[in-house]
Amino acid sequence: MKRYTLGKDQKLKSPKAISALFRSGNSLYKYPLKLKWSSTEESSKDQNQSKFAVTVPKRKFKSAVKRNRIKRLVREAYRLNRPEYIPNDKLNCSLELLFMYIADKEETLETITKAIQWHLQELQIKNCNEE
RNA sequence: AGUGAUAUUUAGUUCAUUGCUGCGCCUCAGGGCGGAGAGGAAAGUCCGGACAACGUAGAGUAACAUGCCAUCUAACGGAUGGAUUCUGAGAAGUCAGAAAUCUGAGAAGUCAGAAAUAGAAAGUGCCACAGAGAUUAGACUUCCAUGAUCAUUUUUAUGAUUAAUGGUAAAGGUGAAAACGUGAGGUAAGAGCUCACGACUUGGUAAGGUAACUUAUCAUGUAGGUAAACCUCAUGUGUUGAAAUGUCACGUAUAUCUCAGUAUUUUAGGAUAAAUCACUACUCGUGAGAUCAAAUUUAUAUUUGGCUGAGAAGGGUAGGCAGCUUGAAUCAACUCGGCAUGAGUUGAUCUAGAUAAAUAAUGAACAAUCACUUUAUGGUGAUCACAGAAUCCGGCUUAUAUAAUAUCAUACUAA
RNA sequence: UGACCCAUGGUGUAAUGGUAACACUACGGUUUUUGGUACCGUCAUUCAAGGUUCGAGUCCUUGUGGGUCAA
Repeated sequence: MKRYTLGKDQKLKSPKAISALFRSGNSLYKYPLKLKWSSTEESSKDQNQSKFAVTVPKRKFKSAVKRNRIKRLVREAYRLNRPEYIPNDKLNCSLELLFMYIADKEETLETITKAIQWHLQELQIKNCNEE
């Protein structure tokens, strides 16, 4: 049985990695989310993992409650769909993902889930297919 | 009874599945079990503290804050109560009017509300426009005296006129504001010029009150507003804030450039001076403060290195732990004090601690409110605010659905 | 987390507590055969609310929005 977990080790925290991702990362877009991602090759296949982060602009959402709500929705959608598309044992490399919420208003969980599924499907197709 | 405004209180509950962050226990190291997990404002960052680091040799000035009194408090610009002033309400009695149970005025007392409420009688500044005059006030029209001219004839008079000289602040008019109010005396006309009553300022005395202050009385005087203009007086404030601070680990460049200083004297100990630094804005004052070597030159001196200090441009790291949540803590009982806020003692309890930052998602049921519908129990649908801890407390300010309570206003209905 | 600053026509800036000014843009008009130039005119709840004052863009308080700095 698959486990839909999302712990601390799956979060992208390092400021260096995030700034590098902004500087030189591939990008995808589907309303209401924009995805920045990059891949690095690990020495052994067991260390392959995906890390992710979410940002919501303060300029568009003044209230901290709304920003927290959107971040939680995106995180929930990612948590429920990650094992379907990019589980750790099927990865050929390590992934770093950054979801940016672009829309101006708060969306429902369904539309966010659809966007996440689309993004993850694109990633699954690519999935370091140069190897 | 409804509606609206203001203030205060309240700030949904339960279950299932899947997850997140600490803590405790177990473990075959994959994990498992148990229990905990955002607010009344966590917000704004407007005040006051705790705590921490640095400094402590002070004095004066500056800057900032506060400003009726008492109490509470760790403290406060906060709270509670009181004093004073102002505003409003109401209208028994009173006065005025009148179309006669109507209208208006209104002292004290009553009720409600507001006050950055020390000083404008220490000094300086400002008061546009209008107005004669806006602060050692002022003379435009009036009023009055004198002079001049004219007329009359009662010729020591009367009347009129005035680019003259003076007096006046009563009347007019301007303005937000015109320097005590009313009445009488007085005067050429007038004026607190004088008097009576009243109002207020300052000082003294007496009584009441913890005090602010109130009442009475004596003397003194009549003074525009503005301190949320400068300012004066009193009181207070050392500076910086968890990115504080300590500690462990990793890593780099004891490098580079610019500027200033490295002095004098004494046998010696030492003394003076000294770039600069500290007392955190300035001055005085006090304290700290490197003070060596080599080369060239007759010497003064110059150069180089070292050392001290200031700055520039760079390099590296940006991880862990502590600080961190047991605290002016919460709840209950008793005692003390009081107008009120409170204080003490005893007992019980532990109630978030994250760090690219957890506290959630989905579904169901109940409760509350609203709308529609039904004879009715009920049914269907919708709504459920403001808002998210970041070292911790006490306040203030602002936001806030539904419901409850209190006060005020009131269309309509009923009596 | 802490400290601080700003807000005036569409834009950029002024204004001792006393009639909100200037430049550019936009719009309308005059001049011109037409266009440009030139000239004339129009466009302001001084961020919001409250207070002090006879009188606030200015002074004070609270809020709203925007921005800056601190290892």
